[in-house]
Amino acid sequence: MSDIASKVGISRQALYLHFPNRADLLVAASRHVDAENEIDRRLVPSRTATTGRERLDAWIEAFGNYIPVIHGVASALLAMKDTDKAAMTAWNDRMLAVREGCAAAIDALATDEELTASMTRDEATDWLWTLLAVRNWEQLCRECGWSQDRYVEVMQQTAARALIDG
Amino acid sequence: MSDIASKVGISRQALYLHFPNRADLLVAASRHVDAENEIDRRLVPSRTATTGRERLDAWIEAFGNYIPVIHGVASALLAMKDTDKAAMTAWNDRMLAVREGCAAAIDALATDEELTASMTRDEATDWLWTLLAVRNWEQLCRECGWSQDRYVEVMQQTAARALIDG
DNA sequence: ACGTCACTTGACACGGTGTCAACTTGACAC
DNA sequence: GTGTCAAGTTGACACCGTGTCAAGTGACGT
Repeated sequence: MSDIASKVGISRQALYLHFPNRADLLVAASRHVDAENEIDRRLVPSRTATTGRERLDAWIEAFGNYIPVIHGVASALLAMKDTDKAAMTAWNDRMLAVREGCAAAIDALATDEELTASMTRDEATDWLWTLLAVRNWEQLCRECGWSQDRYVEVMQQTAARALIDG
Repeated sequence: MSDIASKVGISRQALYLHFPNRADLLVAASRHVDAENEIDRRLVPSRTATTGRERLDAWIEAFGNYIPVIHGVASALLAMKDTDKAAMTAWNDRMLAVREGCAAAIDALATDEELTASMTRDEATDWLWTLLAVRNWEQLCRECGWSQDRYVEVMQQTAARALIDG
């Protein structure tokens, strides 16, 4: 909090006049990042895709490319999640929205009768949601040194192969 | 630390006579869990597998079923990783060993000429390593309510489909 | 001139990690 | 018996970060 305050150029206490606690500040920051980065515009290709496969690819591309944008605030929130209850529920709310995106892609696949017979819709949604976790992006792009483009490519490809039979 | 001490029945300070700090205690605990659970025995099927595919399945089964065993201490270490440097390197060391296991499975696939043409060995290793992350197990088995067996099944299946062409 | 609003300084409680000093207790050697 | 050693005890303290509180300041509109 003091780091942020001094960066902003106000006192630590002034920060508490605006945000009741660290978790709320982080949540507000993440919502701000969403607004600044036109989250809705990014999702247009995913929503307007005609086939299930296109929708899956578009969703992975949209969300995959959004991760680096929110990564800073996301990982701060993620780190608090284990100890702070408020951070935990805030993060869960945000991630539930991501799950919705995954569910929509899976539903599109199912409508096209392309969804693998080996998983239920819920399972496929859970799996895709997990694959696209921020921590996984972190591991591949930060620790393993993958480029952002390669990350998106591989995620698209492996998701398609895992979720579509044949 | 006080929680642990009182659970053990000694004073908090006595804990510091045995372990210099929290990170070291957690690392020692994880090594102890390894020893108690005959980690090597669990890996025999993986090492003696004859085909690449068998090796992949055996590795995923062995490690996947080991995650719940170390989950407690692992997630404690994981939580410290972001702030504590000692915990960070300790955890990285442990995870590098896991990566070795993934690399061995990928190599076995490559030897059988079964590894997908769309990823390098390193990429495939990174991908599998990431898929099998503790946090992913946590999400699927704890948050999403998957059973342990189903988790292993789905991981085996999706890994095989992503990593093997055709 | 007055109130109000945003902000300041400075203090403090609380919880957790890690450190330190001084004391006790039991086992063993001689 | 006495000395010694290891392992543990109590009790205190420093440091850091979050969150709270009180009192003061300075600019602004009316």
